Amino acid sequence: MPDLPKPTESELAILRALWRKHPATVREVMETLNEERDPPLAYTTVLKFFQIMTDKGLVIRDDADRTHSYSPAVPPDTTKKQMVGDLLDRLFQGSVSELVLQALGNSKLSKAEAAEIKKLLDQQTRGKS
Amino acid sequence: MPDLPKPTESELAILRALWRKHPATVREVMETLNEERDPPLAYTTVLKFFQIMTDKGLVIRDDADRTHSYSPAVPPDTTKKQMVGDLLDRLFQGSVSELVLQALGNSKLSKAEAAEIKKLLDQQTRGKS
DNA sequence: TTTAGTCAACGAATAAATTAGTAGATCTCT
DNA sequence: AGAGATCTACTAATTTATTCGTTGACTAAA
Repeated sequence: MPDLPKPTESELAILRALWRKHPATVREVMETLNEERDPPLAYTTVLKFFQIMTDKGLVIRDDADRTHSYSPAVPPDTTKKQMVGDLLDRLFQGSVSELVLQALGNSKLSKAEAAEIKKLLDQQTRGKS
Repeated sequence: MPDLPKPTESELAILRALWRKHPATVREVMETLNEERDPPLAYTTVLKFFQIMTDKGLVIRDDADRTHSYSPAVPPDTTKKQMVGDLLDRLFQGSVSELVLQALGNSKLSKAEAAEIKKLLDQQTRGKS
């Protein structure tokens, strides 16, 4: 399992699209991205990113058909964990609680969300000092 | 209050050094950075970053003396909030609870840390549905 | 079977970020 | 005052990331 490189900003945008729907073609992803973009990206630009990401191992290409289709190489949580861990090191010296407090700081959570977080906290500190 | 640009990776490293001690000189920060680096950065490289960051408004220069000294333009929490918010949008569609659950997912917190987080959760959901 | 459309590969232009050399000013020590 | 050290400004090289035009292959339709 060689760890994958951290995706760049553009690469992450493509991964997000693939997380929502995959496998997907270059054109499909291009259209998804361009719904939220101005100016739009050219088809070949998106294709180029797929080629780079395939080389880096971030996505997997199915080239059975002439129109290739792509899927994320790892599940969303793996990438999220990696990126959260990265921010954790860079910004909070690895202190999870500091990150969590910062994230909660300017947020309004529902009671349900708060309850879910508390449940996880209880599970994790069970039997701990 | 014009919002500040998001610091690049290198700029963030410099901010981290300034958060620990400021005001600080180019040489001081260079030495701090190079304790954790191989190969080391040249003096002029660090100086350049300070010039760029001064232009961007990320740091404030005191040029009263010949040897200038620098301080962060905003407190650490402001930058942290900005960067956490950025990751939140890019990776979690703005869902704070998803980010928090992800961060907590692979962590071992002390009971004290868990308690502190729960306290904040209680404060925030007081009177909410 | 020409024509119009779609596709992937390639190459390259541009932009952003990182890195450091050189020069000229100023300071310190003798 | 002169030598050596240190400092900032300026310039530029390098690397990494983003962007897209062109080309040649394949496909479907006229």
